Formats: sequence, C-alpha cells, structure tokens
Amino acid sequence: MVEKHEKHYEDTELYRLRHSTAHVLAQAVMEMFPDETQIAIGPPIKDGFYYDFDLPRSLTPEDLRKLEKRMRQIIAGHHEFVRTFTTVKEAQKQFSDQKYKLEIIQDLFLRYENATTEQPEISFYTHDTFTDLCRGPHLEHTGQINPSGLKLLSVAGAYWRGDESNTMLQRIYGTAWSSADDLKGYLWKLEEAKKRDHRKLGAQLQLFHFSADVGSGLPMFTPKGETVRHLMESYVRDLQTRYGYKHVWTGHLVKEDLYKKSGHYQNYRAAMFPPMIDENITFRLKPMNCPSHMTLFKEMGRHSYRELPLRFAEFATLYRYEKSGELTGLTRVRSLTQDDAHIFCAPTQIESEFGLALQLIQDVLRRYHFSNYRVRLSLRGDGDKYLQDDEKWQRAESALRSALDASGITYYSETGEAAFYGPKADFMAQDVLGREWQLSTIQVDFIQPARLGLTYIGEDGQEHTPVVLHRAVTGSTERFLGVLIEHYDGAFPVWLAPVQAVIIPITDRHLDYCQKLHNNLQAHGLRTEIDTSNDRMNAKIRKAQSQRIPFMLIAGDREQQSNHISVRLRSGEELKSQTLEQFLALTQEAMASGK
RNA sequence: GCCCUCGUAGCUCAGGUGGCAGAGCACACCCUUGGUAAGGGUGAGGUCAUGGGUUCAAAUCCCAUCGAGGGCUCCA
Repeated sequence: MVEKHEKHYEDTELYRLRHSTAHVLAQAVMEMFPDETQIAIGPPIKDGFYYDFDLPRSLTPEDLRKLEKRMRQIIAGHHEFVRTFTTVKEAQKQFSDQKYKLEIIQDLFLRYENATTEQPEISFYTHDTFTDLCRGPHLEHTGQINPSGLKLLSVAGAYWRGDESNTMLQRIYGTAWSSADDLKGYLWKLEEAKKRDHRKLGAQLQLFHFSADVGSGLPMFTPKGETVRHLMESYVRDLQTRYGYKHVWTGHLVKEDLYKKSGHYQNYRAAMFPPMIDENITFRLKPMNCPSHMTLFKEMGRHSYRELPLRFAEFATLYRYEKSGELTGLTRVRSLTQDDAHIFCAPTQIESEFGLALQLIQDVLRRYHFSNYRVRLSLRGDGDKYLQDDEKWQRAESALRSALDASGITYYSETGEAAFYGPKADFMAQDVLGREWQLSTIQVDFIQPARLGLTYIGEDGQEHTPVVLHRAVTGSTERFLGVLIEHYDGAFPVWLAPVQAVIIPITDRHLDYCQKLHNNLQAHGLRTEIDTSNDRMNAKIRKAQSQRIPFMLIAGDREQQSNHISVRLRSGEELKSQTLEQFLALTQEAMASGK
C-alpha cells in the first residue's frame, strides 16, 4: 500500500481554540508582571498548549490559580482576535523590548532573504490589550473559548529553543477543550494513566526496584519480575528460532576503537559510559550490538552467498549514559536488555527479509495485545548527525520503501528520525489508553558493513559487501515490560503472569490438600502459590485480586471431599467446582490463546 | 546536565510559626478456622535521605550532596 497522509491538527477547531487560549494566558501573565515579562513562544500541542516566559521570579501553583481566574475574566470580555500584517521594521518596533520576539523576527527576515525576493509575511494577532507576533490561525473572539473547558496544569523549565546553552524559561502547560465534559474526560485519562503507572504497579506487584546504593537508572528485578522478563525473552527467543534466527552472545565490554571504526564514537559518545582504561587499551561498556555482531560475522571466516541471509539475535544488556534528569522508571534506564538482531543479506534479499521481520513483529505485537499500531518510515533530515554517503543512503531508502510497499502495510514518513547509519521503519503501537509507543524497528544499513569491512563471496566468485538489517521487536525488555504493565494495568495474560494461580485454603486443616494441589499443578508447569497466612478467605481473595492473579483456587471441606477445586477468576467470575483436569484444560486454553 | 517540586516506619501519608516522632496498611505473636474483595487483640519497627551550618535547642530554618517526580522546539 502507498504512503498515507493524515489530517493536520493545524486545520482543526481545537487547534485554534488552544492557540487562542495560549494568547489569553500570555496576556494574564503580562498583567501579573507588567514590564517584566519576556514572552517567548506559545503553540498548541497534543491535548493542550503551552507558553514560555522569562519572568522575574519562579511561578507557584498559587500563581496558576490566579492566572486561570484572570483568563476566565478575559474570556468573558468577548475580545476579538484581529490579525494585522506588517513589515519587519514595524514588527521590530512593536516588540523592541521583547528580546525573544526580536530573535524570531530576525530569523523570519533571514529565512526569506535567503530564499526569495518576496517580503516576509509578518502578522500580529491582537485581542484586548495583548498583541503577539503570530501566524495564527485563531478563533474569532475570546468568547469562543469555553471557560469550563480549560485548565492550567503545570509549570516546568524549558530552554529557549530547546537548547541547553540558552536561558531557562518558565513554561506553563495548559489544556483546553470545547466542553467541560471533554476536559473531564481528558483529566480522567491523566488520572487513569497515573493509576496504571508502571513505577507504582511495579512496587505494588513486587516486580522491580531501584536503589540509590546501586545507582539511578539501574533496575533490579525481584523473583516475580525476573519471571516475567524470562518469559518475555524466551517467547521471542523461541519465535526467532522458528523464524531462522541464530542466537549469539557478545558480552559487555568492547574496545573503544571499534566504535571509532563503526561511527558510533563520533555520533554516540555522549550516550556512552565513560571509558575504562587498562594501560594503553581503552574499553567501553557496550551501548549497542551492531559493531559486535558485525565483528563476529567477520571472525567466523569467509562467508559464501549460500549462507545468506544470516540472522544473528542476542538478548544483550547494554549500558547507556542517559542524562540524570532524563531517567524515568523502566522507560528510560541506563542498563537495558535489547532484543536485538542483525540480518546479513545480499541486496536482492532485502525485500523478503524485511517481509519476514515484519511478520515476526506482527506475531509479537498480536501476542502482547497491541492491535493498533502504525508504521513510520523514518528518514534522514538535515544536519551532521548522519554518516555521509549519499549513494548508500539513497539505496537504503529506496530498498526500504519498496520493501514497505511490497509488504502491503500502511505507513507514513517523517524526516529527521533516521538512525545515523540508515533509514528505519518504526512501529508505533497504541496502548489501551491511546498513548503511542515506539516499540519495534527495522533498519536498513549499507554503511556500517562497508566501514567495518564485511564481505561475502558472491556467485561470481567476487567479494561483495552484505547489507545489514537491524531489527528489534520489543526494543528493550525493561522498557517493554514498563509499557506492558501500563497496557495491562498489571493484569498480565496467563502465559506471562508471574503467579498464575494462588491456592486458598479455607482453614488450616485444608493445607495438606492444598499442598497436594500445588505439587500437582507445578508438575504440570503452572506457577502457583499457596496462601498460608492466617487471614480469612475473604482477605486472601482480596490480596490475590490486588495482585491481579489470574486464578484463585479455593479449597475447603467440599472440595477436599470431592477432590475438586473452586475456581475464581480475577474478573470476579466464579467457576465454582472443577476437577484438576478441567482446570488444567482451562489454563492450557488461556495460555494458548494468549489471554 | 539545567529549571521547578519533593524526600518522615517496608508501603501510603499526617506533623513542622524551632521544644519528647504519628496514623493506616504490611510484618511478628496470640485469639479466631472462616465459603468468594479487609475478623479481633498485642507488639516490634524511624540517625525524619546524607553531610555541614545557624541556634540553648533542628525532622522543622540555611547550604551542599545523593535520590525521586514534572519538564527542557509538538517551533511566530
């Protein structure tokens, strides 16, 4: 299928509403700090808007309340948004005391001067006492903003133009909707996301911990957490084996020189842990696998075209030096386990290999209940972060495009999102709350194999450079687990649940019977526990429910006498009395279906 | 890394204008032996993140460090 373009947010009513609300906020802020407010930019964003200010002091939550109140007054004034066109000179005069606006005007001027002979089109939007340099579009008047559909959410620091060498501004985030109900719905979603936060659930379900003693961004997994990790990894490992992948292992340390050859050192150094120096050899903790896999390919001797495609996969723990302020739970860590693969193939095999990788990814996403996802073709943008070799970039891009087209999948493209060595197809999956995560990726690389001197002998008896497809399915085990916890709200499907069934004796005299059940179920490969606490049954059920355990097996006199178990599902449904065989069949079915 | 907010028992959080450290849950023990989401009692548990400063006196005020959270172009 061909490339798809989506309707632009810029053309929607909500976009105008939020843009206009941002202007109203700016007015309120300027009134709060007359003559001391420097305004920067204030665009609409997904679900809301922000506006950046340079202010004499830090804003407090109390300030936000006051600003919101003042905004409602301004809205009630039904002030018209009036657009006026002007020249660079006039704009500079109007904003003579606004240094950020002057910078923007200067940029607009330069951009046009370089591009065309036309005059830059500069416009103002004015409402009430406030005028902003702005291209719009806006609502007709402030009265069109629903005062009960807006809320200021937070203050955060933000560098002018996102550049850390610039001034730190104060950014006010807000949200605006056309109705109070929409606002309520949005706030509910935020609440729900908070409840499902994997950091919170991870502690509640006892899956993982961080410790200041070990270091930030370095998660440790409990027995339960490691059970889930192991299940996730062996699932993909088995699937990969069936898809013809070979698993390899390449360790944790690599000589820095290798990364100079591959190009990672130049492009990636800031994200590597500092070097370890042993006399005259400098090592780095491995931040990615590609150079190691490619080196392994080389060391394995001469390769014939008959061996290709050769698919190397590894669950490798990598170390990346993320900035301290960027660490977040399991989604942004310093040690991560990538389910990485590199497929060495001939250029003619790209399409079929891409198709195979795509199929594998679709299997995996389905298994994890991600039914909505879209594919982004990530292309090179401007800038020096990409390895320079136009010919190879072009070949890679057209190979990827035709592979995508041949696969029949719908995709959209975005420039500036490529890896530094080649274009990517990224899989953006939506979770149950509609949030989008970049999970899987397939990348086409003509550059690194050449830089590292990989070859194979072709049919013609000559040396050729193989193409390498980089491929990750779940990305990193840690991050994917974090996403899964939120996607499932902690209720893992039966095949993935660290504890699949908890056996609940009604009284202590049923413990022996429970032990027998436990042994039997374990012998059938089920992960079960007995709740031997002296809580009463109700409390044990409550505990199991809050742990999201799929099956609760209640055993009392009746069950013991009839050699049955009473089964309760975490949905609250009671299946009552079952034989062990019936229950085992039930679990088999649940695991096979992935539910 | 930078800005803002925060750090009190294993967890969730009170307290705090400077004057004896608090609750619920979890944990241990005892009673209770129960039929599908919390039975009752008793007890143990804290260098109030760490280090320094101000003070007669610091969990409380100040500084630093460590850690956590919200952010750091979705470009007028």
